[in-house]
Amino acid sequence: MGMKGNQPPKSRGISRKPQNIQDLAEIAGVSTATVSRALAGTGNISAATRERIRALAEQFDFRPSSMARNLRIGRTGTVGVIVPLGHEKSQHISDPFFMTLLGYIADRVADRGYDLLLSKIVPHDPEWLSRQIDSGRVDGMIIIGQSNQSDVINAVARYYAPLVVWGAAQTDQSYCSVGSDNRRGGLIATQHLLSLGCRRLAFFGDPSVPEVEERLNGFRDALRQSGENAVGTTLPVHFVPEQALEDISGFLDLADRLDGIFATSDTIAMTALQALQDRRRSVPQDVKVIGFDDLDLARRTVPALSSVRQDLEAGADALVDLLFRKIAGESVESVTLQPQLIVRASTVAE
Amino acid sequence: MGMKGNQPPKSRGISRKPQNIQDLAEIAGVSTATVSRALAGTGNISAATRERIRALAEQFDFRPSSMARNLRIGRTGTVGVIVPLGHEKSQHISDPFFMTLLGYIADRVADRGYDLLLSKIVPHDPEWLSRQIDSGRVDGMIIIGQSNQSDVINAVARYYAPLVVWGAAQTDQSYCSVGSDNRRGGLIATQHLLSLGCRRLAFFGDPSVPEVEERLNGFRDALRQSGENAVGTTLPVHFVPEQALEDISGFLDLADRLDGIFATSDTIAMTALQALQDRRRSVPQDVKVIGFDDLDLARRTVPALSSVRQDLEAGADALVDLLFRKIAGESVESVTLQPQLIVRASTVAE
DNA sequence: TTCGATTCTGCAATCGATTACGCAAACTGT
DNA sequence: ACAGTTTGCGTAATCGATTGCAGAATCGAA
Repeated sequence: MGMKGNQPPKSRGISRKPQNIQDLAEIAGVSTATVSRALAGTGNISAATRERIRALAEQFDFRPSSMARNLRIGRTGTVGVIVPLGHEKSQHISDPFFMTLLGYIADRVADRGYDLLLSKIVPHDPEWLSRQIDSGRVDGMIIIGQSNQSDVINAVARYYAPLVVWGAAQTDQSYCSVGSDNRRGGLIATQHLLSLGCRRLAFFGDPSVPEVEERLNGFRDALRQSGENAVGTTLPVHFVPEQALEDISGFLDLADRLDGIFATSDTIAMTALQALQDRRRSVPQDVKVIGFDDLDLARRTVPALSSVRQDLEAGADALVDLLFRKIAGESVESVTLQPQLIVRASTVAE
Repeated sequence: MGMKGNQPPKSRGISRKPQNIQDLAEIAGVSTATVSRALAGTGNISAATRERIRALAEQFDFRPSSMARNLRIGRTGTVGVIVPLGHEKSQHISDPFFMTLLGYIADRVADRGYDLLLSKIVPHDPEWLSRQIDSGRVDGMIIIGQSNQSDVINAVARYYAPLVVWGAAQTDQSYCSVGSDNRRGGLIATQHLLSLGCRRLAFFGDPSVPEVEERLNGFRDALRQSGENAVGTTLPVHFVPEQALEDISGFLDLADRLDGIFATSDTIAMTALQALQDRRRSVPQDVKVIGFDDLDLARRTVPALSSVRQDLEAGADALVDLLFRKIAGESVESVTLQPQLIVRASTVAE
């Protein structure tokens, strides 16, 4: 180990790239303290020396070790992003929804000079979260989707502050979350179907996930509010694509008078489109389909998928912003995003 | 800042959670050196003390600061994953291909106890890579897709070893890469179309990207080899979905005798399916379509998409494995994965 | 010119771990 | 029982930065 090259004796003459503030201090003819202050812009230091040192740093393309800094300061410079896959062990982290959100989060976190520590976790026991936190590798934590783990999260949030969660805001939660108004999303999606004349509706999604439950509530609200004698049923669909296709196919074989589907994710909606196609039931003529999320893929299905848009970019913004404010010690409120109806060919023929 | 709680005076009595090996050493009645050795399992230490200290650490759920360790050891404990978006400024990191690969890489890297620093970079200047490396925040770097930046990568690879690249292996490259045999992929995709009777083929993809160029070569190989008098043309399609749809639509309006499409990504293929559908040209009867990558979404399009499968999980495995071996100082060879033809409904009716 | 108030800068301790080196205790063999 | 090994552990330097404290330099005022 210790593959440290032989440093040439501290020559005062030609100076090679400085490896640390020590070297740079020597070149500049000042102490390390001064260099540190110059680069950080802290403490009292004359503008002249500050600029001189900064110019040198620039010239040598020198950046102080953030590791050493973090050690001294007592922070890690890393935020953890964790995806708990509670309900479906085999759901993969590459799920397009997670990944889209993650992409935005990564950009925002990087903007602040922090690293991103990505973990995918299948919670076997209630300790998964505290273990992750106590590992001391992160300054804060973003959890994407509480899945069915909101109890655990709640418990941990009571003693660990810098924690924000993507997902539904629940009434009794002690943690801070960012999420869409899922009930409203469910409402507008269903109203859309009803307004197009659908009367026999199905809700595709697993209501044991809190967000989905809310969407289901919105679905029911809409049915109740409509004067029409519309009916609706629920099909708990697995998140795993293969399973989902089976679930949906089986259902469709029975439900032959169905004329509208509200799927709780674009992914499920896509599968529904496929199952419908297999059965030669045309979309949107026979059955209208609307998804949720409005991921990129929604606009590229055949037919293009109507969806309830969640603004994931704004969501990521909010998540990261809240997290850093919590790290700074502020106390902050949860954020709710307003979903937006996006109409495409899967509900309205051109 | 500095929200360090008031430490109680070093009581010898009831011991609270140790914060560092110092504390633990005190509890155990040994020196920090011994604790370090016990926990790391290095150096000469009696089995008895080692186990005793480990038990204590376990009991207090203590883990030594990886930050301090990394500083001392001279490593960062982080690998960078960087996605250069050279050709398409607006291409988003949430592109499903990147994200799928990234997900697998994240898992592997985490397995080794390393962090993942994710950066999306739009290379404005040739310095982008060296800047990233000189920031000293990573022990190694995985680049996903050389895009049109292979010159830059080549130059940097000559002085910076721990660097692996996802993408086509080029003849003159000085860096180590993992990628599919793209030429072969192009070949088998095209042979598949030809074997189904297609004679007027189109290749959809931008050949200025090295991987795509190889696939195009495979496409041409197949045409040349087939005794048939088949013809093929090329349409450079943008990566951005909206643009791509325009490109493809325009092309299809002219190319009305087309009977086979080889798209260089599933994403493009999906767009092609959509454009064909808009024009009431049925797939696979009128036109057969095959994609590349075999992402998860391929099986869920309507009709389900035939594709050339790249085993991204194996690819991620290889990338991470090679990277760590390079970090350890080994010299390693590039890896080429064999692509595999996946036939679905977009080329063969059920 | 001299003294006190300001600025600026350097010294040295510190963050939490690792590890070369050396001393003491426990063996080994004769 | 004594010199020579071997083994187990502690001392202290070190990684590269930050920062409290204090000394030096500068300045203004008397």
